[in-house]
Amino acid sequence: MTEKIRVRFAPSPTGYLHIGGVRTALFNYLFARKHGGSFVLRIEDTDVERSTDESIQAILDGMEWLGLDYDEGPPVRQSRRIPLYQEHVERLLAQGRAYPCTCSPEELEERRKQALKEGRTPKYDGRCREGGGAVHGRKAVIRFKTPISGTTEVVDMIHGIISFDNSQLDDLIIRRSDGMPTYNFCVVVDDALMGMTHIIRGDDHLNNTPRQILMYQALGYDIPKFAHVPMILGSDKTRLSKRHGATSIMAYKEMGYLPEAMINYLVRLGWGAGDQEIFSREELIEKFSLDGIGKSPAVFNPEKLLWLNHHYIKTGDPERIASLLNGILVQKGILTEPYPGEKMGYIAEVVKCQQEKRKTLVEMAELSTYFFKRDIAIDEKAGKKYLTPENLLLLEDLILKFAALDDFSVEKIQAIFEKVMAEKETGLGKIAQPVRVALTGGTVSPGIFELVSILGKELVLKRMKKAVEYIGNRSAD
RNA sequence: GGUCCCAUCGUCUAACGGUUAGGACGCUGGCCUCUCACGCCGGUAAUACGGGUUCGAAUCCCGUUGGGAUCACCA
Repeated sequence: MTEKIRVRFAPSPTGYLHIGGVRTALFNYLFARKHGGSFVLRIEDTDVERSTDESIQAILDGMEWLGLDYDEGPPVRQSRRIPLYQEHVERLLAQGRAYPCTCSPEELEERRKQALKEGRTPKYDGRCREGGGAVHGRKAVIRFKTPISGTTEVVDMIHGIISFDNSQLDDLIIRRSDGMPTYNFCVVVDDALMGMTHIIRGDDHLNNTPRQILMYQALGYDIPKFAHVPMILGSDKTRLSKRHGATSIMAYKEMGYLPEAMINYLVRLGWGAGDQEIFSREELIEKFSLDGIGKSPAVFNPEKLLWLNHHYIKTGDPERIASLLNGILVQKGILTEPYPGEKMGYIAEVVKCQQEKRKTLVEMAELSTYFFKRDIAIDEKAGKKYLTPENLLLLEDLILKFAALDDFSVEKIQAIFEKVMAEKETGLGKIAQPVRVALTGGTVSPGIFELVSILGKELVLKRMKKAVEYIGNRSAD
């Protein structure tokens, strides 16, 4: 009880960091932070064929983006700890709890297919178990000797007690014929030696757990507490995969999502605390608890994620949103290079007048091009509807009034519009829209006063004169 | 197929033996309005099914059905 909590996130570097992994990492992180424990990152790269440095970097990048900081220096890499596993294999061999097996992969595969065909459970038949596997000239794998009778109980903090008949478990390979240890063995050795108190992981590992427990026991190590969290499913209720859209966490960064939205969304997928939907990082650390995690799998719902993202854009600090937008603007080719620090105030103004209406940073960037490009294209439909001869006088009038104005504050701009409204005895709707089209090329933009104010005198006059020419060209046709 | 897990609105969830079964996303009607939005007010919609236990069941037990996971010299 007084023991210091230690948890880990142990991804395998065989691809990008996906959403399910991130949620597992998040749960571990929150659990550790809440209890003042340690959260460690361990890279499970015992499969040298599939593990890549790029994947390790992707994991690190994802964790950093989301602010899931881990303790205890550089991540542990299993591939650097081979002698440790070897030593443990030797121990089991010496105790008679493991044995060499010389069945070839082809033979195994053949028997597996045969078993499946006959409707039997495709498990290893144990033919090398009692020393019969000493066929010379063949490289042996090492198998763990599972008890043939009895039951093994998994005490799970989410699912309760689950019991397995040992007879259902076969003798799994703990060391490959090339000498590399396998996952199910390394997790046990590492979790034990690294002093993990709680194993929080996806429930796709539930079926591995009894065999792991058996190995803890054989090795004489304490068994940690387990918490198997339900999977994340796609809209068709099958395991979330590429078929359901983006599953790489960094793809969401590129799509203009905020890390806090991602965190908030993911934590609510399978976990809840009353009716609360919005959680700050601090609240999460305070309120997170394993009890709040449900037992059933959850379907990933992009609409709700989008809603949360919108919420965080709406309520976020404009300066911060601006610096994130700066990167997206470049990513989308709207800016050729990021704005320097002294021009960030301008982006912040653009953000302020848009943050309540844009759901992603990408959307904000793409609908803000007229703030960043010098020249705009006028949408044909919008031009046809609003840049008409009837509006010519209006625009010319405004050009004169704007030209005479030096202070382009929102208040002064508003005053001018009101004056025009009074003179023409018309509503704002009649005059705002032509100006909007003149200034943005389209019919969608922030409030007209803010728009004019932010764009500034030079650009406003330039574009309005362009619009007047546009009207002239059209009517000349 | 064997084993294991799971089951409240379309989706995420609340209700841990007594509620008109609550909230959120989505969808939708209205209001607001200079465009698009935001916001506000309202609506839609669920305890998979069948047996028990109990004065009383979404909640506990059993079965059925349905879904998921897993059965590699992957992790």
